[in-house]
Amino acid sequence: MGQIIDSDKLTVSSDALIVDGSDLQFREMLHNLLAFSARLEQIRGGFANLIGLSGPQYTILITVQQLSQLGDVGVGHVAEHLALTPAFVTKETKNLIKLGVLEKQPDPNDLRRVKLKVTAFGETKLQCLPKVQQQVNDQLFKAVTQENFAMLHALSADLRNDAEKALNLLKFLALEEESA
Amino acid sequence: MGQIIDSDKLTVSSDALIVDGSDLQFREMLHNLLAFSARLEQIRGGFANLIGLSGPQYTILITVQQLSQLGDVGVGHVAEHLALTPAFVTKETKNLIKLGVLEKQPDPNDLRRVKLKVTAFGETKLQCLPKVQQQVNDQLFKAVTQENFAMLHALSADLRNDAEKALNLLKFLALEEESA
DNA sequence: ACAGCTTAATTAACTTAGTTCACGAATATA
DNA sequence: TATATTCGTGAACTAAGTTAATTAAGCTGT
Repeated sequence: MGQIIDSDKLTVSSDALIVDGSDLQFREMLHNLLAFSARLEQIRGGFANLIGLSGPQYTILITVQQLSQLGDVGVGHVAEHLALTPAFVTKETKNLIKLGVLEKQPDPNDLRRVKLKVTAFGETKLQCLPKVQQQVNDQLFKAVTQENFAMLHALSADLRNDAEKALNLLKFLALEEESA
Repeated sequence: MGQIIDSDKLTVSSDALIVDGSDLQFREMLHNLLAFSARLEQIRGGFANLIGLSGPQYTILITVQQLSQLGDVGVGHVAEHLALTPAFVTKETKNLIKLGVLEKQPDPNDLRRVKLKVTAFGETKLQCLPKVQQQVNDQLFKAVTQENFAMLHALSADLRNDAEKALNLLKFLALEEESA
């Protein structure tokens, strides 16, 4: 029966997320999502290892690849897209260059800037992956049907945006708390 | 129109995840989920900071609190639940004890074991949080309705399980690759 | 009853993935 | 032209873990 819990103790207040007066299912979901995303990163790291890269290196490499389709790619550009510091991107790109999968040229139009490009060797390395990725990703999202994929695709964008906002709200509330 | 892409280049092969012959939406979703979960951890870290803890410390503390409802809680128990090493849990519990929010007693029935408990002080600290959590979590899951919450709750459990399996599959495939 | 295996927690040393901060060079602006 | 800003970089640091070895306790077969 509907256990009514003191609403001051709930971690959420929206009706949509409370079942029988409890946030238990909400917390379970949160815990599941966290565990899921931890695995997701392990898996990405595993893909990376297949071609001799670390997880972050792989992420940076494919980000350069993707952003290249839209124009020139600089260190800052990659850093912003991945929410990392430029310093870190600099360090890892250096390793990627050493590995021969990335190249860096000064931008003739602005000599402060630098142009990052995946090398031909890097491209062939990346081409090895889909064969394994297909199998792993299929297993990973086995529970997703055509119907809920559309929903999940849309929802993931909302969640991402709202998470950004929620983080800012939290920062604001933390400052308030502090001064009080 | 349906851009048909060479299926060897897709990162997924399940029909449910391919739209117009492309895995673009799937990749977007993945990227969104990754970004979302990164924020999720930042937010958890923010909650933790409100009561003077680091993210992992907070996670361990509430895990002890939750597991305590079911019986005695040991270091290994917490480690397994969070998929961490016992060594790490040992180190962080020591800090939590120093902060006065956790206590540790030897288990009289088995002196190898140890019993972890949140102190009264720890409990009052944790009680400060729901006020802020409600606001932040509501913002975070604004896009979730009563209908898709049920779905998301179920799906999150499936994704978590399948991620475990997918990771094992990847490990297996990586070994195969290696020996080939 | 005790020798040998196993389990629980701990410790120390290390690794990885980042960060912050100061700086130099190039560009933009008043 | 002076000055402020932007971009990338290097060095030093930190946080969040891990691995491997160690200690202490309990279990088991003979």
